Amino acid sequence: MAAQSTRGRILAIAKDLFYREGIRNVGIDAIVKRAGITKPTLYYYFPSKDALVVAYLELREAAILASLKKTMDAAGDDVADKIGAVFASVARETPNPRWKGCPLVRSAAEFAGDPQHMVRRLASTHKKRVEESFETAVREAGLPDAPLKARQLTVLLDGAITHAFVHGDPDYALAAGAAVRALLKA
Amino acid sequence: MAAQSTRGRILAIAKDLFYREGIRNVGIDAIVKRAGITKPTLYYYFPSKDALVVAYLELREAAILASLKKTMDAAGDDVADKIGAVFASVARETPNPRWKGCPLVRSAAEFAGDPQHMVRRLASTHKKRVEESFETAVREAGLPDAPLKARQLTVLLDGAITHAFVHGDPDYALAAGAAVRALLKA
DNA sequence: TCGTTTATATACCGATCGGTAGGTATAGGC
DNA sequence: GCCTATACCTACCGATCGGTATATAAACGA
Repeated sequence: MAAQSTRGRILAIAKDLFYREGIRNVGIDAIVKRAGITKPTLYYYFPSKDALVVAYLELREAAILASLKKTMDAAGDDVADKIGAVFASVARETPNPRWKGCPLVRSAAEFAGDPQHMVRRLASTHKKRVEESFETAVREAGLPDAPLKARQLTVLLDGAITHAFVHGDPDYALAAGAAVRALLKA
Repeated sequence: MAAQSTRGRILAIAKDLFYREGIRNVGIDAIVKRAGITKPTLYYYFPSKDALVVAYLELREAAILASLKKTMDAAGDDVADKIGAVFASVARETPNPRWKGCPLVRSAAEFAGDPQHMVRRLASTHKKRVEESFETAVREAGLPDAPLKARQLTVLLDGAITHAFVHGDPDYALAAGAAVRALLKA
Protein backbone atom coordinates (compact mmCIF):
# COMPACT_ATOMS: atom_id res chain seq x y z
CA MET A 1 0.00 0.00 0.00
CA ALA A 2 2.90 2.35 0.75
CA ALA A 3 4.80 1.87 -2.49
CA GLN A 4 1.97 2.41 -4.98
CA SER A 5 2.23 3.27 -8.60
CA THR A 6 0.82 6.63 -9.72
CA ARG A 7 -1.92 4.88 -11.64
CA GLY A 8 -2.80 2.77 -8.64
CA ARG A 9 -2.92 5.81 -6.41
CA ILE A 10 -5.25 7.65 -8.78
CA LEU A 11 -7.54 4.64 -8.91
CA ALA A 12 -7.53 4.21 -5.14
CA ILE A 13 -8.47 7.85 -4.65
CA ALA A 14 -11.17 7.66 -7.33
CA LYS A 15 -12.53 4.54 -5.61
CA ASP A 16 -12.88 6.45 -2.38
CA LEU A 17 -14.09 9.82 -3.66
CA PHE A 18 -16.50 8.58 -6.32
CA TYR A 19 -18.14 6.28 -3.81
CA ARG A 20 -18.30 8.85 -1.04
CA GLU A 21 -19.62 11.79 -3.02
CA GLY A 22 -20.97 10.36 -6.24
CA ILE A 23 -19.31 10.51 -9.64
CA ARG A 24 -20.77 13.80 -10.81
CA ASN A 25 -19.92 15.45 -7.52
CA VAL A 26 -16.20 14.73 -7.82
CA GLY A 27 -14.15 16.77 -10.24
CA ILE A 28 -10.89 15.74 -11.80
CA ASP A 29 -9.25 18.56 -9.87
CA ALA A 30 -10.24 17.05 -6.52
CA ILE A 31 -8.71 13.73 -7.50
CA VAL A 32 -5.42 15.13 -8.77
CA LYS A 33 -5.12 17.36 -5.74
CA ARG A 34 -5.48 14.47 -3.31
CA ALA A 35 -3.10 12.38 -5.40
CA GLY A 36 -0.49 15.13 -5.27
CA ILE A 37 -0.23 15.19 -9.03
CA THR A 38 -1.46 17.43 -11.85
CA LYS A 39 -4.15 16.94 -14.46
CA PRO A 40 -1.97 15.92 -17.41
CA THR A 41 -0.55 13.11 -15.27
CA LEU A 42 -4.02 11.74 -14.66
CA TYR A 43 -4.83 12.04 -18.36
CA TYR A 44 -1.60 10.22 -19.10
CA TYR A 45 -3.02 7.12 -17.41
CA PHE A 46 -6.72 7.56 -18.23
CA PRO A 47 -7.91 9.03 -21.53
CA SER A 48 -11.00 10.65 -19.97
CA LYS A 49 -13.02 10.93 -16.80
CA ASP A 50 -15.40 8.35 -18.23
CA ALA A 51 -12.54 5.87 -18.56
CA LEU A 52 -11.56 6.48 -14.95
CA VAL A 53 -15.16 6.00 -13.90
CA VAL A 54 -15.33 2.68 -15.71
CA ALA A 55 -12.06 1.54 -14.10
CA TYR A 56 -13.45 2.59 -10.72
CA LEU A 57 -16.64 0.58 -11.20
CA GLU A 58 -14.79 -2.48 -12.45
CA LEU A 59 -12.67 -2.34 -9.31
CA ARG A 60 -15.76 -2.12 -7.12
CA GLU A 61 -17.50 -4.87 -9.04
CA ALA A 62 -14.64 -7.30 -8.59
CA ALA A 63 -14.41 -6.47 -4.88
CA ILE A 64 -18.13 -6.98 -4.31
CA LEU A 65 -18.21 -10.31 -6.11
CA ALA A 66 -15.18 -11.53 -4.20
CA SER A 67 -16.72 -10.44 -0.91
CA LEU A 68 -20.01 -12.11 -1.84
CA LYS A 69 -18.27 -15.39 -2.59
CA LYS A 70 -16.29 -15.21 0.62
CA THR A 71 -19.40 -14.53 2.71
CA MET A 72 -21.35 -17.37 1.13
CA ASP A 73 -18.50 -19.86 1.32
CA ALA A 74 -17.91 -19.10 4.98
CA ALA A 75 -21.57 -19.59 5.89
CA GLY A 76 -21.62 -23.36 5.56
CA ASP A 77 -23.57 -25.64 3.24
CA ASP A 78 -27.18 -24.63 3.87
CA VAL A 79 -28.57 -22.28 1.20
CA ALA A 80 -30.60 -20.24 3.65
CA ASP A 81 -27.46 -19.76 5.74
CA LYS A 82 -25.38 -18.81 2.70
CA ILE A 83 -27.80 -16.18 1.44
CA GLY A 84 -28.86 -15.13 4.89
CA ALA A 85 -25.21 -14.35 5.62
CA VAL A 86 -25.19 -11.88 2.73
CA PHE A 87 -28.12 -10.00 4.24
CA ALA A 88 -26.49 -10.14 7.66
CA SER A 89 -23.37 -8.54 6.23
CA VAL A 90 -25.47 -5.69 4.79
CA ALA A 91 -27.00 -5.21 8.24
CA ARG A 92 -23.53 -5.17 9.74
CA GLU A 93 -22.28 -2.50 7.34
CA THR A 94 -25.34 -0.27 7.59
CA PRO A 95 -24.29 1.70 10.71
CA ASN A 96 -20.92 2.50 9.14
CA PRO A 97 -21.26 6.09 7.86
CA ARG A 98 -18.77 5.32 5.09
CA TRP A 99 -21.02 2.63 3.68
CA LYS A 100 -23.36 4.12 1.10
CA GLY A 101 -25.09 1.31 -0.71
CA CYS A 102 -24.22 -0.33 -3.98
CA PRO A 103 -21.82 1.76 -6.11
CA LEU A 104 -23.12 0.20 -9.32
CA VAL A 105 -26.74 1.05 -8.60
CA ARG A 106 -25.86 4.55 -7.46
CA SER A 107 -23.84 5.15 -10.62
CA ALA A 108 -26.66 3.83 -12.78
CA ALA A 109 -28.95 6.32 -11.04
CA GLU A 110 -26.53 9.17 -11.74
CA PHE A 111 -26.47 8.26 -15.42
CA ALA A 112 -30.22 7.84 -15.71
CA GLY A 113 -30.30 10.22 -18.64
CA ASP A 114 -27.86 8.14 -20.66
CA PRO A 115 -29.16 4.57 -21.02
CA GLN A 116 -26.38 3.64 -23.46
CA HIS A 117 -23.59 4.66 -21.13
CA MET A 118 -21.04 2.03 -20.16
CA VAL A 119 -21.88 2.63 -16.50
CA ARG A 120 -25.42 1.40 -17.10
CA ARG A 121 -24.19 -1.77 -18.76
CA LEU A 122 -21.76 -2.44 -15.93
CA ALA A 123 -24.56 -2.12 -13.38
CA SER A 124 -26.80 -4.53 -15.27
CA THR A 125 -24.00 -7.07 -15.75
CA HIS A 126 -23.08 -6.87 -12.09
CA LYS A 127 -26.60 -7.57 -10.90
CA LYS A 128 -26.90 -10.50 -13.28
CA ARG A 129 -23.72 -11.98 -11.82
CA VAL A 130 -25.10 -11.75 -8.31
CA GLU A 131 -28.30 -13.36 -9.52
CA GLU A 132 -26.31 -16.20 -11.12
CA SER A 133 -24.39 -16.71 -7.92
CA PHE A 134 -27.65 -17.04 -5.98
CA GLU A 135 -29.10 -19.34 -8.62
CA THR A 136 -26.14 -21.69 -8.35
CA ALA A 137 -26.52 -21.83 -4.57
CA VAL A 138 -30.25 -22.56 -4.79
CA ARG A 139 -29.74 -25.19 -7.47
CA GLU A 140 -26.95 -26.92 -5.55
CA ALA A 141 -29.32 -27.21 -2.61
CA GLY A 142 -31.66 -29.20 -4.84
CA LEU A 143 -34.51 -26.74 -4.47
CA PRO A 144 -37.03 -26.31 -7.30
CA ASP A 145 -37.51 -23.12 -9.33
CA ALA A 146 -33.93 -21.97 -8.82
CA PRO A 147 -34.11 -19.18 -11.48
CA LEU A 148 -37.26 -17.64 -10.01
CA LYS A 149 -36.04 -17.94 -6.43
CA ALA A 150 -32.66 -16.46 -7.27
CA ARG A 151 -34.37 -13.56 -8.98
CA GLN A 152 -36.60 -12.93 -5.98
CA LEU A 153 -33.62 -13.06 -3.65
CA THR A 154 -31.52 -10.57 -5.64
CA VAL A 155 -34.49 -8.23 -5.82
CA LEU A 156 -34.85 -8.55 -2.08
CA LEU A 157 -31.15 -7.92 -1.58
CA ASP A 158 -31.09 -4.66 -3.51
CA GLY A 159 -34.22 -3.53 -1.74
CA ALA A 160 -32.46 -4.23 1.55
CA ILE A 161 -29.40 -2.26 0.44
CA THR A 162 -31.55 0.65 -0.72
CA HIS A 163 -33.50 0.85 2.52
CA ALA A 164 -30.40 0.36 4.63
CA PHE A 165 -28.86 3.32 2.85
CA VAL A 166 -31.95 5.53 2.84
CA HIS A 167 -32.83 4.98 6.50
CA GLY A 168 -29.43 4.09 7.91
CA ASP A 169 -31.21 1.38 9.87
CA PRO A 170 -29.86 -2.20 9.90
CA ASP A 171 -33.30 -3.62 10.68
CA TYR A 172 -34.33 -3.47 7.02
CA ALA A 173 -31.60 -5.90 6.02
CA LEU A 174 -32.52 -8.12 8.98
CA ALA A 175 -36.22 -8.15 8.04
CA ALA A 176 -35.21 -9.01 4.47
CA GLY A 177 -32.95 -11.76 5.82
CA ALA A 178 -35.98 -13.27 7.55
CA ALA A 179 -37.88 -13.10 4.27
CA VAL A 180 -35.12 -15.11 2.59
CA ARG A 181 -36.10 -18.18 4.61
CA ALA A 182 -39.76 -17.81 3.70
CA LEU A 183 -39.00 -17.45 0.02
CA LEU A 184 -36.67 -20.45 -0.09
CA LYS A 185 -39.32 -22.68 1.49
CA ALA A 186 -42.11 -21.61 -0.89
CA MET B 1 -52.43 23.02 -18.27
CA ALA B 2 -52.40 25.64 -21.02
CA ALA B 3 -52.80 28.68 -18.79
CA GLN B 4 -50.05 27.94 -16.29
CA SER B 5 -48.40 30.35 -13.94
CA THR B 6 -44.68 31.01 -14.36
CA ARG B 7 -43.95 29.26 -11.10
CA GLY B 8 -46.02 26.28 -12.14
CA ARG B 9 -44.26 26.11 -15.48
CA ILE B 10 -40.82 26.17 -13.84
CA LEU B 11 -41.87 23.39 -11.50
CA ALA B 12 -43.34 21.28 -14.28
CA ILE B 13 -40.13 21.58 -16.29
CA ALA B 14 -38.00 20.80 -13.25
CA LYS B 15 -40.18 17.76 -12.58
CA ASP B 16 -39.48 16.49 -16.07
CA LEU B 17 -35.79 17.39 -16.43
CA PHE B 18 -34.63 16.46 -12.95
CA TYR B 19 -36.27 13.07 -13.27
CA ARG B 20 -35.01 12.41 -16.78
CA GLU B 21 -31.39 13.45 -16.33
CA GLY B 22 -30.80 13.58 -12.61
CA ILE B 23 -30.57 16.68 -10.46
CA ARG B 24 -26.85 17.32 -10.79
CA ASN B 25 -27.04 16.85 -14.55
CA VAL B 26 -29.57 19.64 -15.03
CA GLY B 27 -28.37 23.22 -14.80
CA ILE B 28 -30.52 26.20 -13.96
CA ASP B 29 -29.80 27.47 -17.47
CA ALA B 30 -31.43 24.43 -19.06
CA ILE B 31 -34.59 24.95 -17.00
CA VAL B 32 -34.93 28.67 -17.69
CA LYS B 33 -34.26 28.09 -21.37
CA ARG B 34 -37.05 25.54 -21.68
CA ALA B 35 -39.36 27.73 -19.63
CA GLY B 36 -38.70 30.68 -21.95
CA ILE B 37 -37.65 32.86 -19.02
CA THR B 38 -34.37 34.14 -17.58
CA LYS B 39 -32.50 33.23 -14.44
CA PRO B 40 -33.60 36.11 -12.23
CA THR B 41 -37.20 35.11 -12.89
CA LEU B 42 -36.54 31.61 -11.64
CA TYR B 43 -34.75 33.01 -8.61
CA TYR B 44 -37.71 35.29 -8.03
CA TYR B 45 -39.86 32.20 -7.36
CA PHE B 46 -37.25 29.90 -5.83
CA PRO B 47 -34.46 31.19 -3.58
CA SER B 48 -31.96 28.56 -4.76
CA LYS B 49 -31.57 25.44 -6.84
CA ASP B 50 -31.83 23.43 -3.63
CA ALA B 51 -35.24 24.94 -2.93
CA LEU B 52 -36.39 24.05 -6.43
CA VAL B 53 -35.10 20.52 -5.95
CA VAL B 54 -37.05 20.17 -2.71
CA ALA B 55 -40.22 21.47 -4.38
CA TYR B 56 -39.66 19.01 -7.22
CA LEU B 57 -39.30 16.06 -4.84
CA GLU B 58 -42.34 17.05 -2.79
CA LEU B 59 -44.33 17.14 -6.01
CA ARG B 60 -43.12 13.67 -6.96
CA GLU B 61 -43.71 12.33 -3.48
CA ALA B 62 -47.32 13.45 -3.42
CA ALA B 63 -47.92 12.00 -6.88
CA ILE B 64 -46.41 8.64 -5.97
CA LEU B 65 -48.42 8.33 -2.78
CA ALA B 66 -51.64 9.26 -4.56
CA SER B 67 -50.91 6.75 -7.31
CA LEU B 68 -50.11 4.08 -4.72
CA LYS B 69 -53.40 4.66 -2.91
CA LYS B 70 -55.32 4.60 -6.17
CA THR B 71 -53.69 1.34 -7.28
CA MET B 72 -54.33 -0.37 -3.96
CA ASP B 73 -57.91 0.87 -3.66
CA ALA B 74 -58.75 -0.30 -7.16
CA ALA B 75 -57.36 -3.79 -6.53
CA GLY B 76 -60.17 -4.99 -4.30
CA ASP B 77 -60.17 -6.13 -0.69
CA ASP B 78 -57.59 -8.90 -0.65
CA VAL B 79 -54.18 -7.76 0.69
CA ALA B 80 -52.23 -9.90 -1.73
CA ASP B 81 -54.20 -8.37 -4.59
CA LYS B 82 -53.70 -4.84 -3.26
CA ILE B 83 -49.94 -5.13 -2.90
CA GLY B 84 -49.58 -7.39 -5.91
CA ALA B 85 -51.20 -4.63 -7.97
CA VAL B 86 -48.42 -2.24 -6.95
CA PHE B 87 -45.78 -4.64 -8.27
CA ALA B 88 -47.84 -5.20 -11.42
CA SER B 89 -47.88 -1.47 -12.03
CA VAL B 90 -44.08 -1.34 -11.73
CA ALA B 91 -43.88 -4.17 -14.28
CA ARG B 92 -46.23 -2.23 -16.55
CA GLU B 93 -44.12 0.93 -16.39
CA THR B 94 -40.77 -0.79 -16.83
CA PRO B 95 -40.76 -0.89 -20.65
CA ASN B 96 -41.53 2.82 -20.82
CA PRO B 97 -38.18 4.51 -21.56
CA ARG B 98 -39.33 7.59 -19.70
CA TRP B 99 -39.73 5.62 -16.50
CA LYS B 100 -36.51 5.69 -14.51
CA GLY B 101 -37.19 4.28 -11.09
CA CYS B 102 -37.99 6.09 -7.86
CA PRO B 103 -37.05 9.79 -7.98
CA LEU B 104 -36.58 9.91 -4.21
CA VAL B 105 -34.13 7.01 -4.16
CA ARG B 106 -32.25 8.34 -7.15
CA SER B 107 -31.95 11.76 -5.53
CA ALA B 108 -30.77 10.22 -2.28
CA ALA B 109 -28.08 8.44 -4.29
CA GLU B 110 -27.01 11.69 -5.93
CA PHE B 111 -26.64 13.33 -2.51
CA ALA B 112 -24.81 10.41 -0.95
CA GLY B 113 -22.04 12.72 0.19
CA ASP B 114 -24.40 14.93 2.17
CA PRO B 115 -26.37 12.84 4.71
CA GLN B 116 -27.88 15.95 6.31
CA HIS B 117 -29.33 17.27 3.08
CA MET B 118 -33.09 17.79 2.89
CA VAL B 119 -33.24 15.45 -0.09
CA ARG B 120 -32.05 12.58 2.07
CA ARG B 121 -34.70 13.27 4.69
CA LEU B 122 -37.41 13.45 2.05
CA ALA B 123 -36.37 10.07 0.68
CA SER B 124 -36.44 8.46 4.11
CA THR B 125 -39.82 9.98 4.97
CA HIS B 126 -41.29 8.88 1.67
CA LYS B 127 -40.23 5.27 2.13
CA LYS B 128 -41.62 5.24 5.65
CA ARG B 129 -44.96 6.41 4.30
CA VAL B 130 -45.08 3.61 1.78
CA GLU B 131 -44.19 1.18 4.55
CA GLU B 132 -47.02 2.54 6.71
CA SER B 133 -49.44 2.19 3.85
CA PHE B 134 -48.48 -1.45 3.44
CA GLU B 135 -48.67 -2.03 7.18
CA THR B 136 -52.22 -0.70 7.30
CA ALA B 137 -53.25 -3.01 4.47
CA VAL B 138 -51.69 -6.06 6.14
CA ARG B 139 -53.21 -5.22 9.51
CA GLU B 140 -56.67 -4.64 8.04
CA ALA B 141 -56.47 -8.12 6.52
CA GLY B 142 -56.06 -9.49 10.05
CA LEU B 143 -52.66 -11.01 9.32
CA PRO B 144 -50.09 -11.36 12.12
CA ASP B 145 -46.74 -9.54 12.23
CA ALA B 146 -47.97 -6.62 10.15
CA PRO B 147 -44.93 -4.39 10.88
CA LEU B 148 -42.42 -7.05 9.84
CA LYS B 149 -44.39 -8.08 6.76
CA ALA B 150 -44.87 -4.49 5.67
CA ARG B 151 -41.15 -3.90 6.04
CA GLN B 152 -40.34 -6.96 3.97
CA LEU B 153 -42.77 -5.91 1.28
CA THR B 154 -41.41 -2.36 0.95
CA VAL B 155 -37.90 -3.74 0.77
CA LEU B 156 -39.06 -6.08 -1.96
CA LEU B 157 -40.76 -3.23 -3.79
CA ASP B 158 -37.70 -1.04 -3.94
CA GLY B 159 -35.60 -3.99 -5.01
CA ALA B 160 -38.11 -4.58 -7.81
CA ILE B 161 -37.94 -0.93 -8.86
CA THR B 162 -34.14 -0.96 -8.81
CA HIS B 163 -33.87 -4.09 -10.92
CA ALA B 164 -36.61 -2.96 -13.28
CA PHE B 165 -34.61 0.21 -13.85
CA VAL B 166 -31.18 -1.39 -14.07
CA HIS B 167 -32.21 -4.18 -16.46
CA GLY B 168 -35.21 -2.58 -18.14
CA ASP B 169 -36.92 -5.94 -17.76
CA PRO B 170 -40.47 -6.19 -16.33
CA ASP B 171 -39.90 -9.77 -15.19
CA TYR B 172 -38.13 -8.60 -12.03
CA ALA B 173 -41.24 -6.83 -10.77
CA LEU B 174 -43.32 -9.86 -11.72
CA ALA B 175 -41.02 -12.25 -9.85
CA ALA B 176 -41.18 -9.93 -6.86
CA GLY B 177 -44.98 -9.85 -7.17
CA ALA B 178 -44.98 -13.63 -6.87
CA ALA B 179 -42.81 -13.33 -3.76
CA VAL B 180 -45.41 -11.04 -2.20
CA ARG B 181 -47.86 -13.93 -1.94
CA ALA B 182 -45.27 -16.19 -0.32
CA LEU B 183 -44.32 -13.55 2.23
CA LEU B 184 -47.90 -12.74 3.18
CA LYS B 185 -48.64 -16.42 3.85
CA ALA B 186 -45.57 -16.98 6.04
C1' DT C 1 26.47 9.80 -27.28
C1' DC C 2 22.32 10.44 -29.36
C1' DG C 3 17.34 9.59 -30.17
C1' DT C 4 13.26 7.69 -28.21
C1' DT C 5 10.11 6.57 -24.71
C1' DT C 6 8.18 7.31 -20.17
C1' DA C 7 6.39 10.19 -16.80
C1' DT C 8 5.75 14.30 -15.11
C1' DA C 9 4.73 19.77 -14.80
C1' DT C 10 3.20 24.84 -16.14
C1' DA C 11 -0.16 27.30 -18.05
C1' DC C 12 -3.98 27.64 -20.45
C1' DC C 13 -8.74 26.61 -23.12
C1' DG C 14 -13.91 27.38 -23.85
C1' DA C 15 -18.03 25.95 -21.55
C1' DT C 16 -20.87 25.74 -17.85
C1' DC C 17 -21.94 26.10 -12.98
C1' DG C 18 -25.15 28.58 -9.36
C1' DG C 19 -26.14 33.13 -8.35
C1' DT C 20 -26.69 38.43 -8.41
C1' DA C 21 -26.52 43.68 -9.16
C1' DG C 22 -29.29 46.78 -11.06
C1' DG C 23 -32.85 48.27 -14.15
C1' DT C 24 -37.84 48.28 -16.09
C1' DA C 25 -42.67 47.75 -17.28
C1' DT C 26 -47.08 47.37 -15.22
C1' DA C 27 -50.89 47.23 -12.10
C1' DG C 28 -53.40 48.63 -7.87
C1' DG C 29 -54.04 51.47 -3.70
C1' DC C 30 -54.16 56.06 -1.61
C1' DG D 1 -50.74 61.84 -9.66
C1' DC D 2 -47.74 59.16 -6.96
C1' DC D 3 -46.04 55.16 -4.44
C1' DT D 4 -45.31 50.53 -3.83
C1' DA D 5 -45.33 45.75 -4.92
C1' DT D 6 -45.19 42.39 -8.56
C1' DA D 7 -42.95 40.23 -12.23
C1' DC D 8 -39.85 40.25 -15.27
C1' DC D 9 -35.29 41.65 -17.99
C1' DT D 10 -29.95 42.53 -19.53
C1' DA D 11 -25.63 41.83 -18.23
C1' DC D 12 -22.49 40.16 -15.44
C1' DC D 13 -19.85 37.57 -11.33
C1' DG D 14 -16.18 34.22 -9.67
C1' DA D 15 -15.70 29.35 -9.51
C1' DT D 16 -15.39 25.09 -11.48
C1' DC D 17 -15.98 21.85 -15.19
C1' DG D 18 -13.35 18.31 -18.39
C1' DG D 19 -9.54 18.60 -21.25
C1' DT D 20 -5.06 20.07 -23.80
C1' DA D 21 -0.79 22.36 -26.03
C1' DT D 22 3.65 22.54 -24.82
C1' DA D 23 7.81 21.89 -22.08
C1' DT D 24 10.97 18.98 -19.49
C1' DA D 25 13.63 15.73 -16.94
C1' DA D 26 15.03 11.10 -16.51
C1' DA D 27 15.76 6.45 -18.14
C1' DC D 28 17.01 3.40 -21.81
C1' DG D 29 18.46 1.13 -26.13
C1' DA D 30 21.51 1.39 -30.20
